[in-house]
Amino acid sequence: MTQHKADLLQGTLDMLILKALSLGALHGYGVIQRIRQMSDEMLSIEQGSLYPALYRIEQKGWVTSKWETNETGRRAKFYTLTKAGRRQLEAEEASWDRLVLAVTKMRQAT
Amino acid sequence: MTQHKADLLQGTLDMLILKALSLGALHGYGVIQRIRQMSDEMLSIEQGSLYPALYRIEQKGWVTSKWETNETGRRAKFYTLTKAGRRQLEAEEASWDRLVLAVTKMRQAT
DNA sequence: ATAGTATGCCTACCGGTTCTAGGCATACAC
DNA sequence: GTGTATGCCTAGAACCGGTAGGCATACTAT
Repeated sequence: MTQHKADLLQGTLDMLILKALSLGALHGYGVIQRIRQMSDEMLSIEQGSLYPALYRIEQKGWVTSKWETNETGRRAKFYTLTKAGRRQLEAEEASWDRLVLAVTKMRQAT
Repeated sequence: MTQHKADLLQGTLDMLILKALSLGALHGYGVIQRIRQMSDEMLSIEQGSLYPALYRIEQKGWVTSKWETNETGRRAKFYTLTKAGRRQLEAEEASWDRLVLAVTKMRQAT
């Protein structure tokens, strides 16, 4: 039982992945690194969470994937955000904002 | 498929319940109402979520319960926050803050 | 009176999501 | 040539919240 980083809340992973991809197409492994970097090392996604999530997300039409060769000459599966994905991201961000607002109100209530 | 309120993210319910009880002992049904009121009607907890959660929370020693009679003369099970519960609430609030901060950074990242 | 609504508690099951823990392959550095 | 980083994947466990039911009592309106 070691000290562990703040675990994600269930339901936030999709938003984070879509957000990472909103900065440009990327392969799976890179998504993990980009999320870590974008969050100032505060968030680290496990591979075992990421790949199934990417699969789900592609099934829902929010991203498309294509095997390509990256800059270091390795094969990797690149994911690109679709229009529907962008809309989904906006919806999830709005939903996130609503929840944060609600919790803030809870905090301030007497 | 009507417009539905923001669903909770999994992992936040305990914090909300503990927060509601931090304003004073209360019975289960009242917790639902107090959360709704504290959040300006933004959050509504289902009974089927609440009662199992209260049981879990009591097992963990964060609250104690006692059957009493409320002001309208009905029997109800009153829950009181323990010291451990208060500590847990603080921990969960801190964890929430960390996550909100991390997501905020994600949002701002370019 | 009695039907409906609000209060109050509970349980069984479903569905979704993340993590743990493995496996496999290639490239690069020491 | 052994270890580490990159890159992909799957199976199963664990957890959590919601849905949908059931039950009982009190008050309210017809």
